[in-house]
Amino acid sequence: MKEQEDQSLRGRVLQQIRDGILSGKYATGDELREITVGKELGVSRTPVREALRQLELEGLVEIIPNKGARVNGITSKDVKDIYMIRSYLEGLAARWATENITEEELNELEEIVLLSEFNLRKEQQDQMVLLDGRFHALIYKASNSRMLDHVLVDFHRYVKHARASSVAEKDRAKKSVREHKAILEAIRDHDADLAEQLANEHILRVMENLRRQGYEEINKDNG
Amino acid sequence: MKEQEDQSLRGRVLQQIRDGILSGKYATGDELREITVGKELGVSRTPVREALRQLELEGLVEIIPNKGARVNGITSKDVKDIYMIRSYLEGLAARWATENITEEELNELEEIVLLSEFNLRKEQQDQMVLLDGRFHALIYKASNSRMLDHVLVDFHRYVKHARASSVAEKDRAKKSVREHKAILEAIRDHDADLAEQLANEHILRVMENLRRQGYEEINKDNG
DNA sequence: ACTTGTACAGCTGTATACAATAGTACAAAA
DNA sequence: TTTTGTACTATTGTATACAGCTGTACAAGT
Repeated sequence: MKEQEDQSLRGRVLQQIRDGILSGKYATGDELREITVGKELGVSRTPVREALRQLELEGLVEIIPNKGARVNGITSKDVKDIYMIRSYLEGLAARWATENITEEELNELEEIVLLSEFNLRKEQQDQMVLLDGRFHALIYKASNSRMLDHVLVDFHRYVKHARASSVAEKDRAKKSVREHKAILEAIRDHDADLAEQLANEHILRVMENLRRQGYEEINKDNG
Repeated sequence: MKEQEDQSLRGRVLQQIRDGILSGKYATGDELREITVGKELGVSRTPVREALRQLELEGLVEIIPNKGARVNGITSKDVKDIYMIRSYLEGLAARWATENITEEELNELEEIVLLSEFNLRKEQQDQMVLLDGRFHALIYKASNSRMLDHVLVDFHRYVKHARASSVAEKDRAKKSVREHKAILEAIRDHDADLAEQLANEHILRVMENLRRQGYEEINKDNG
C-alpha cells in the first residue's frame, strides 16, 4: 500500500494533503476546495476528490455533502489517546510477535537494535527516527496479524510528528533503545508475558516523555 | 459519517460493495471492474472508484495500479484477531467511559440493558443484535475518545456477520445481557478497573462462543 | 516446438463537461 | 427596518471523454 502511495498520482496527493493536515499547514476548520487544492498540487479535481474521500475515512477531514471538506486535525488529546491505545496494542503485538516471529525477522530486529546503538553515539537524530519506526513496524509485521498491523500502522502515521520530537531528545533516545533491546530479548526468549509488559511500558514511557516536553506545542494549530 | 453513507450515492455504493465483500458475495481474489460494479449498482465509474479507494484504506480490497481492485476478504483468523484486539480495546473503552460518561449516556445505557432483558424473554433475535450493537457503540462514545471510538466502530463493522450469529444463540444472548449489566453497574459505581476487566472478559467470552460454534462457517468464502 | 515481436482489446488514470445544490447578495414589499 | 423572494455564483456530484498502461493472442522468425 505504502508503495502505491508513492507512485500513483492519487497516492501522492493523499500523502501531501495528509501531511498538510498533520503538519498544521491546513488547520482544523479549514475548508478544502477541490479545485484550489488541485491547483496547489498541479492536478485536476479527480485525484483530489479521491484523496479527500480516503481522508474522510481516516477521520482527518469531514465531508459535508454538496458543501465541501472540512479539516479535522488531530488535537493533543487525540495524540494522548493514541499513545494510550498503542500502549495496549503494542503489548499485544509484542505478545503475538513472540509467538510468531520468524528467524529472519528476529535477525532483522537485532540488526535494527544494533544500528540504533551505533547511531546513538553518532547522534544522528533523523536516523534514529527512522530506526525507531522500523523497529515498531517490524514487530507489527512479526505479529502475523493483518488487522493488528493495519491499525497500528495507521496510528503510527498519525503521531509521526510527535514521534520525531520525542526521539530527537537524546536522553530519551538512549532509554528508548534500551527498552527496544529488552523487548527484543524477551521475544527471543519466547517470554510473551514479559514482551507484552515491556512493550506496553515502553509506549507509556514515550507518552510520559511527550507529556513532559509539552506535546501541545507540536499541534498548537489543531489542539 | 454513517448518515452520509446513507444519503450520498458514493456512500451507498461504498456500503453495498463493503457488504458484498463481508457477506461473501464478492469472494477473496475476485477482481472488481469499475464499469461492471457500476452497472450492477446503476451508477457510473466515478462513485465506484471513490468507494474502491476507500475500501483499499480499510484493507478490504487491494488496488493494483493500472490493473484493478482485488477483493481481500476477511478470513476467520482476521475475525479471531479482531476479537482479541477488541477485548483489549473494549476494556480501555469501558475504563474511559467510567471516567467520562455523562448522566444522559448512563441513562441511555440503562435503558438499553432494560430493553435487552425484555427482548430476551420475547426471543426477538434481530432486536437483540441491534441492542447489542447500541450498547457497545454507546460505550465507545462515552469513552469520549474520537480515536478509540473510530477504531472500535471499524472493527465492529468488520465482524458484523459473525456477531449476528453469536447473539442469535439464545443461551449466549442471556449471558451476554448479564455481562452487559455487570459492566453497566461497574461504570455506574465509578469502578474503572472492574469495568475494564469485565468488558475485556465479555469480548473474550463472545470470542470463545464463536469458536465453539465454528465461526469458520460464517466466512467459508473468505477463510 | 519455441521464442519474440506486434497489434489489439480491455481496463485504469486523469481531466473535463454538465447537472444539481447551497449559500449569498440584493431588491421589493410589509 | 425587517422580512421574504429571487437571481446568481461558487462548489460539489456524477458522467464521460481521452490518454496510457497491461496482458494476450497470434503470427513471423529461428
